[in-house]
Amino acid sequence: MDVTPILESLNEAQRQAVTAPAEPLLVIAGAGSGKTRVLTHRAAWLIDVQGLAPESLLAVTFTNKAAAEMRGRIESLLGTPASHLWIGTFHGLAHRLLRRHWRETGLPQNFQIIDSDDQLRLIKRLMKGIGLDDSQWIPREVQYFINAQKDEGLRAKHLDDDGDNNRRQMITLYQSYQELCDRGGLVDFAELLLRAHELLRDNANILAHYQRRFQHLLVDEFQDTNAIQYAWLRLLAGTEGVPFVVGDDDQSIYRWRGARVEHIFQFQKDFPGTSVIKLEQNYRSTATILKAANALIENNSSRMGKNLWTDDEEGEPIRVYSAYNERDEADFIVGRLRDWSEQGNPRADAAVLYRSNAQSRVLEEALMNAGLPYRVYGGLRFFERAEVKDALAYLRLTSHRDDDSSFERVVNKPTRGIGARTLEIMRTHARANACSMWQAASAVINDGLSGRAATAVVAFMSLIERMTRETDGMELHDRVDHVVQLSGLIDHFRKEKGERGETRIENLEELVSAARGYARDPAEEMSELDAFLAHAALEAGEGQADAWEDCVQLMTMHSAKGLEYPLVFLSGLEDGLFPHQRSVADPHGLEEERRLCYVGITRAKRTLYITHAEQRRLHGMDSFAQPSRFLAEIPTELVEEVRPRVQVSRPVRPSSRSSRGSGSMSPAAEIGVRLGQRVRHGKFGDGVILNCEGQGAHARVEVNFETAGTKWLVLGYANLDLM
DNA sequence: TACTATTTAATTTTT
DNA sequence: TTAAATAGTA
Repeated sequence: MDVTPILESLNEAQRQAVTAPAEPLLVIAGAGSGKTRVLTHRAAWLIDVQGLAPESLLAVTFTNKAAAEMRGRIESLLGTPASHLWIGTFHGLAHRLLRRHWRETGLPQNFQIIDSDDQLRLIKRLMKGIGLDDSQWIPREVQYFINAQKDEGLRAKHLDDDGDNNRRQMITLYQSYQELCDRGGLVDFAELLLRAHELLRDNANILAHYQRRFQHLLVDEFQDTNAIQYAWLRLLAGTEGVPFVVGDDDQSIYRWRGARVEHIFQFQKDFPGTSVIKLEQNYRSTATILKAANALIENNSSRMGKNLWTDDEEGEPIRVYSAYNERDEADFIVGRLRDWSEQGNPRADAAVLYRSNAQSRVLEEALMNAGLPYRVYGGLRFFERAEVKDALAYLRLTSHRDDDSSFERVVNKPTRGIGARTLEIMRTHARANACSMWQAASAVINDGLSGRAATAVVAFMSLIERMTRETDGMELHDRVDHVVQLSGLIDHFRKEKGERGETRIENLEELVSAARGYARDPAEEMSELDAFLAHAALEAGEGQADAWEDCVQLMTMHSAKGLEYPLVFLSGLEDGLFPHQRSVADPHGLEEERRLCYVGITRAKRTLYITHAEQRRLHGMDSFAQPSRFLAEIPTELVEEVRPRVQVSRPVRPSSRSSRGSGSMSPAAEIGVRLGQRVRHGKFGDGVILNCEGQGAHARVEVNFETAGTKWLVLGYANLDLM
C-alpha cells in the first residue's frame, strides 16, 4: 500500500502520532501545530493503511463546526464519503445513543431537547410555583448549580446538603426540575451526556456492543472535556479500545463551564502505558509572536510544558499602543485597519479581539464612522431567535403534547385569552397530579375554569390537534409552513410596529426554507420532524449570515480559539478588564485568563497589535486602569511601543523640559507637581497627591480625595487645580 | 393587555 | 451606560 499521500505532508512528530501503534496516545498539540491535521490523518491512516472498517472508529469534537470540518477532511483524504464513520460532538453522539436505545433510558421515544434558554424558563416557572423569595434565589444560579452537578455526573439523590440550608434548597430545586423534565420528556444539554453515560454504565450488553465496535476513539480539544464526557469516554474505551486524544493544556479556557484540564494528567493514570507526543512546531506565526506567547505562558504553573517554535522569520515586533481612553484606542485600531485595507489587504484577514462583548460597542462606532465593513461574532443564532423558537414550539407540540416547555411558550402567543389566572389554575392542577400541562388543560376545561377561559383553552387545544391532523404525512417543509400559517404567528408579528415584525416574518419564512433544505440522516430511526427539531436544538445555526462579505472580524478572545488572522489586535489589555476583575482573586482564574491571552496572541500570523487604555468608561463610570500584568510578561525586546500622537491635551507645565536626562529632577517635579500637594477636581472635589508616574501626555497622579477616595488621574485630562 | 417607569446588575459560551 | 427584568398604570 502506498502510504505517501497520507504521510508525506507531515513532520516527524505528526507522523509519529499518525502512525502510532494501537495503544493509548496523548498528543499535546500547541497552537498552530497541525492538530486537526494529525487527527484527520490518523483516521485516514487507520482506514486506508491499516485497513480498519470506518465503523470501528469514533471521532468526538466539541462543536458542530469542528465535526463537519473533520468529516470533510477525512473524506477528502480517503477520496470517498465515510458515512459509517461516527464523527460528532459529544452531545450529538450522546443524542444518537439515546434515540437508538430510548427504551433503556426511561425516556419517551419522542423526547425533546431543550436549550439553556428553555431550561432557564422552566426553572423560573418552577421557582415561581413554589413561591420562593426570588430576591434571594436567582434562577440563573439555580441553573448553574444544576448543570454543574450534571457535568460532574451527579443526580440530586447523590447530593448531600452538608447541613447547609442554601444547598438543600438547591438540591430540592434540582430534584423538582428533573421531575418536571422527566414528566414532559424534556432533555437539557447536560442531561444528554449524563443519560448517555448512565445508559452505557447500566446496560452491560449495550456497552459491550459499542466497546466491541469502537476500536479507536479519537478526541479533539481534550483539555475541554468535563467530568461526564471523560467518564463516558473511559467507559466506551473499556480495556480494549484505543483512545487517541489531542489537546493543549495551555489553551484550556473553559473551566468555568466544567472543562477540566486535569483530565490530561488523569488520562495517563487511567490508561497505563500511554505515550505522549508533543507537537511544538508552529506553522502559523512569526518567531516574535511565538516568543511572546511562550514567555507569557511560562508564568503559569501546573503545565505539561511546551515551547512553540517555528522555521519562520522573526517578523515584525509586537506593537503596543497606550491609548488615553477607549475611544482613542478604537480610533487607533481603525486607523491601522484603514491603512491595512488601503494597502490592498483583505479586511477579512484582520481581527479585533476583546475580553468582553461590551467592548465591541466603541469599536463598532469607530468602524462605522470610518466606513469600514465589519462583522461581530456571537449573538443570537438562527434557531435561537424568539419567533423561530415560537414556531418550533408549535411543531413540537404536534409531535409531543406533554412538552410543557413548548406549551407554556405558545399557549397564549398570539394572545388568545388565556391569561395568567387560567394558566395558574392549570399549573396548580399539573403540579398536584404530577401531569403535563396538556393533560392538566384537558382536565381543567370541564372542571375548574370559567366558561370563557375554558373556551379559549379548548380553542388552543383543538388548534394543535388540527395542526397535527392536517399536516400528517406532509413533506417536512410543507408541514412547517402549514404550522406557521395556522399558528397565527405571522398575523401577530405583522401587527408589530417598526421593522422588527418584518424581520420576524422573514425569519419564519427562512425556517420553512431551512426545513426544505434539511436532509435527515436516514440511518436514524426517528421521524423526520423529530430529527429536524433535534437538529434545531443541537445546531443553533449561524450567527450572522453575511460572512462572505470582506469585512473586519470582531470577536471575543474566547470565540477566536481555533481561528487565525494575518493581522490581529488584542484590545483592552488592562488589569481588571483582562485579566478580568472577577478572575484575579483566584489563582486558577488568573491562570485561565493568562491562557486566554495566550490563545489571543497565537491567533496572529504576521502582525500583532496590543492596545490598552489608561481611562475607560465602564458601566457608565470613567475609571483608570493599569496596563494588564500580561503586558509586562512579554519580553520588552519583542515589543515596540507605538508613540501616541503629539500632545493633544493641555500640558500641566508647558515649560517643563521633557523626559530623561533632566538629571536631578524628581519624577513628580518633572511633570510639575509635588507629592503631598493639595488639588481640586471638578467632580471628585479636594484631595492630596500621593503618587505619580509617567511623563508627558501620559503622566498620571494618584490622588486621595476627601470624599471620593483614591484615584489615578491622567494629568492631561483630569483638569486638576493645584492649590 | 400593552405601554411606560423604575430598578438592577454588569465575563467568557457550546451544546 | 445600557439592557433587561420587574412593577406600575392606562
